[in-house]
Amino acid sequence: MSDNKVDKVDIFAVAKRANVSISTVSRSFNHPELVNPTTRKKIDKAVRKLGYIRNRAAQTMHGIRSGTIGLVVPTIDHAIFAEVIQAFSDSVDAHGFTIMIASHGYDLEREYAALRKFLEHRVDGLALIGEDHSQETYELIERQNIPAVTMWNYSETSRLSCIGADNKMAGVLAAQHLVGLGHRDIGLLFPPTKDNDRARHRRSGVQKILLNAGININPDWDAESTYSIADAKSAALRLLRSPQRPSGVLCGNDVLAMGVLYAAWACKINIPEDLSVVGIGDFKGSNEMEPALTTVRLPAREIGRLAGNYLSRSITGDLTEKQRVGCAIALIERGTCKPHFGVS
Amino acid sequence: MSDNKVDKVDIFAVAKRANVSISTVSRSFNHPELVNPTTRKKIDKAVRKLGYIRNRAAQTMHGIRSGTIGLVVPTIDHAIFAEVIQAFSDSVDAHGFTIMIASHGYDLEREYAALRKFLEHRVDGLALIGEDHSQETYELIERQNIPAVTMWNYSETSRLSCIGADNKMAGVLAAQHLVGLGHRDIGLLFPPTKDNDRARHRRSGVQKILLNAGININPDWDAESTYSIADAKSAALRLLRSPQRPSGVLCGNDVLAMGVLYAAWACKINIPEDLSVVGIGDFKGSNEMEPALTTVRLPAREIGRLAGNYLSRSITGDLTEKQRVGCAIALIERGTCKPHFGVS
DNA sequence: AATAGTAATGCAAATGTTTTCATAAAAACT
DNA sequence: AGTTTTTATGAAAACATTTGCATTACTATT
Repeated sequence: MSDNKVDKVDIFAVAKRANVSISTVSRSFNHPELVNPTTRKKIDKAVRKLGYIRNRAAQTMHGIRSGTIGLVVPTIDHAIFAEVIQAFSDSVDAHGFTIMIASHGYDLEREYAALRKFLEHRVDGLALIGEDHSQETYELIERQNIPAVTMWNYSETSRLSCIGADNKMAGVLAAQHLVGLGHRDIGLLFPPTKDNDRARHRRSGVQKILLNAGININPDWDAESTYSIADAKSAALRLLRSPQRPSGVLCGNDVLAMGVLYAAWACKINIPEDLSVVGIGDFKGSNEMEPALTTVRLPAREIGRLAGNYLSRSITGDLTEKQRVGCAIALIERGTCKPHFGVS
Repeated sequence: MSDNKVDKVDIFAVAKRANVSISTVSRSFNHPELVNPTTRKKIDKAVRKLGYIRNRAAQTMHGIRSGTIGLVVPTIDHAIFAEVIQAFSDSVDAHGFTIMIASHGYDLEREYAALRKFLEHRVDGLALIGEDHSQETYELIERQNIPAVTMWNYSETSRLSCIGADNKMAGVLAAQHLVGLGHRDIGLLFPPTKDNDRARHRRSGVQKILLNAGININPDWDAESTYSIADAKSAALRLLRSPQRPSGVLCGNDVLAMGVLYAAWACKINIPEDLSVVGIGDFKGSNEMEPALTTVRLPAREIGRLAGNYLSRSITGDLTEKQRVGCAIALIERGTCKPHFGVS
């Protein structure tokens, strides 16, 4: 009959219990130095007793920041995005922000819808993946007065702040490595490039190098796969079973490379003796494979961390200018490539 | 001079531009059938012109649901959680909810803090992983009047609604398989079991079976590894290089099993001829490995989907009772196990 | 002892919506 | 033509806070 829970517990309830006005209660949260320590204690006690939890919605209405950041990714369920999300999350969490997350499955309409929802919730900042977004999306973001950042892509002319890597260069490094090793019969396994600037740029990087080297891609060896091991393996299986097969395969990312490795083992093709494979990304676990995967390292955690920091600091006003950060990338030579001296 | 953007665009601005009262604007959003189609058009036009975005915070203050769901996981960056998060997200998204996410790195204090933050934001529902939570956490959740669900665990006596699988049974199935195949020299590779009921229950399941079979675990073969391929591989390497080595290894999850596979290859141990391995989880990709991993399937996507549905429907009031759902699990025999007839 | 300054608190307005109630205009009945 | 019903709209209260301003009670200064 006394401590009934149903009575809504708001700032009034706390004030009443502590025998002060709501102003004092509010102040004791927001400007504790302005309230008498004794009073503060009374209030704290009332808060504890009642299980009072502040209402951020009411605060937000005062123009106070909501303390949330909206993050939209193509999908959560990919090694690489999971990693960047985790790093981003840790980073903004350290600044006290809460993340709202949505995935759009590479559908830019859904991306737009997710962003709108975030804005309805008055997020303080926005993070996206890559630079392929609908015109509407860009306009929506620019119209709001909140900081935004894209991750994974880097370009000097990006419309929004970006923290990422030069994906074209990643493709270049991967291709140069294989070509430099003497390979000329080269297969490709890439994800669909529509609405995916990362994949498109990587691919254009390898194409540039192959073109320079006078190598043209056998259409039979130009495979496509969604970002899934199962898909990648079956695409690779087809590729490796084509009448002749390449001596090396360039993959759009490490997961696809893993699919190639599995496919090769299934076909009793030895890696790297009979087939060289190079990935892009250096995902967690790529270094542990046997043989370990030769790949181009893109620093996922660093990107997430930097982006989280940049966004947090932009929100709190520590930072005000647009920023474009290109993280260093490098070819990591491990065990899946070998020089090739055969005739083409 | 006319379309200046800085003038805050709220419902008043829209009303003014459309020459109606704010009530009418609000109504045209919430009860469009009550407003004259012509007026509605005027309002829509004004909304578009001004780029007006509704303020969820103000709505929330009216006792209207915030439309958000809080999800706390140990970490986002694990195959298994990423998968369940994705499924959960898709599911609640279909019901129109937005997710707030936080990870606590297996620290239950941080879990509590994350939940509090969510509650400040007045989330409409709460989802957690497993049943190991601090007393404070349970009390906090029970005090609020919002639905909550835990994922991955299942028990008839769970304190909160749960949707998951019987992890002990998973351990039992895995162990029975290996024992049934004649193995008696069995190694274990499990994650730390503190604050992790899933790992603990799985482990207790295998221990029960081993005990029944009169097998006791050689301490040298009882390895522990965090949820990381690198860690798992090095732990497995130590295990496999011990003076004698087991004929089979039981792993707490598929990622650890993968580490064992890599370690075995690194040691030139053939799978399954020289070593049998069984995982738990049936993660994405486990079926594509060569040889494909024998494991106990836990339906991650289904758990995420069902939990999302349950929570959404509980919030909207379609569902009102607590629910405990145990998803079916099964041993999936693939290529990493083989009967063992050697002497112990 | 009178005054100025400071510390602690309360009152009330403001925040951006939704919704109840009232009202006006139009349509449908006698 | 007068009355009732329906449709469309607006005014104002409510929601849970924060904060500027006012007030009170001390403490320090002259």
